[in-house]
Amino acid sequence: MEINSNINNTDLDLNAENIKAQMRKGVLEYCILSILRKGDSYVSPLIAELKAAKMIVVEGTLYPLLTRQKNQGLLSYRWEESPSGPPRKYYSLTEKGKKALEFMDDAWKDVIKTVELIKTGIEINEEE
Amino acid sequence: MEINSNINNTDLDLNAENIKAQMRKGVLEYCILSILRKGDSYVSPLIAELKAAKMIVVEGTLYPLLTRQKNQGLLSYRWEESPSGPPRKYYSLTEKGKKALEFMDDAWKDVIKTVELIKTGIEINEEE
DNA sequence: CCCACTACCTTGCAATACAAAGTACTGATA
DNA sequence: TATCAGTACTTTGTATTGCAAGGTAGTGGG
Repeated sequence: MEINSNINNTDLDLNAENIKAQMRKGVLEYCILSILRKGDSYVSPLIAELKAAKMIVVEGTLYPLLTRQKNQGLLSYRWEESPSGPPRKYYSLTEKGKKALEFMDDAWKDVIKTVELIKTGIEINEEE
Repeated sequence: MEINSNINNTDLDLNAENIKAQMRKGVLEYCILSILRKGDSYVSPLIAELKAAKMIVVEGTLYPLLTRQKNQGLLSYRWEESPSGPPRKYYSLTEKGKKALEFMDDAWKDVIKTVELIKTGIEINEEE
């Protein structure tokens, strides 16, 4: 079956944001943990910091993500009174979270190296 | 509702592959296009090269991805006889694909910079 | 004629990011 | 005390997409 090239003629511009978004996705968890490494925090400042770094995220993404990381034992949380408004849920890295973060530091370096390798070309010697 | 920390007590080791996998996902499309920049290819060698770079991917991932990129106009393909076996579908970058790739080069640099920024800390000055 | 090999393609599932809407506490205002 | 604005946490529905597994099909050797 032939496929007409006009099935999905989205412009490059339309893809642009999507491309960046995709790349960011893979490192979102890493970024969250990295921010918390610098100090406990709750969602609003987390979003602010990610936004400031152009790693744009919204609440609906962050809350489930934090819950996942907490369920994995990477984070713990405590409630703190707010000077105004409802209490805040402060997250902090657990020991396991710190280890995971160290692992991610390496994984991230690896990915960067891998991409570089692919861009420049690899010699393939049959199987490994 | 309290959450028992044993709901999801997967070891860090179990997450390890998952963490790397997540990070790789975001750059998969970029890698595909980067490989094709060096010369046309078809699925088997593509998988071999990605595997060699530890960017492990399987057929079921690659075929739909190539089809998506083709439908977006980033790739075109042609059939070529094989010295043995069924014909091969060679993909090559289109002009649009080349432009997208250049864009991705920048996007990738941006993401690396962003992650570095987040790790070291950013000053937030209100809005942008 | 069958089998091994190569190669392409599809289906169903699971994970997850996002948009949007919902819940709820605080403090100011009327 | 009712209401509203602001802050903050949470959930629901949808779309994307990677993967495991299975399916189709051409070529050449026994």
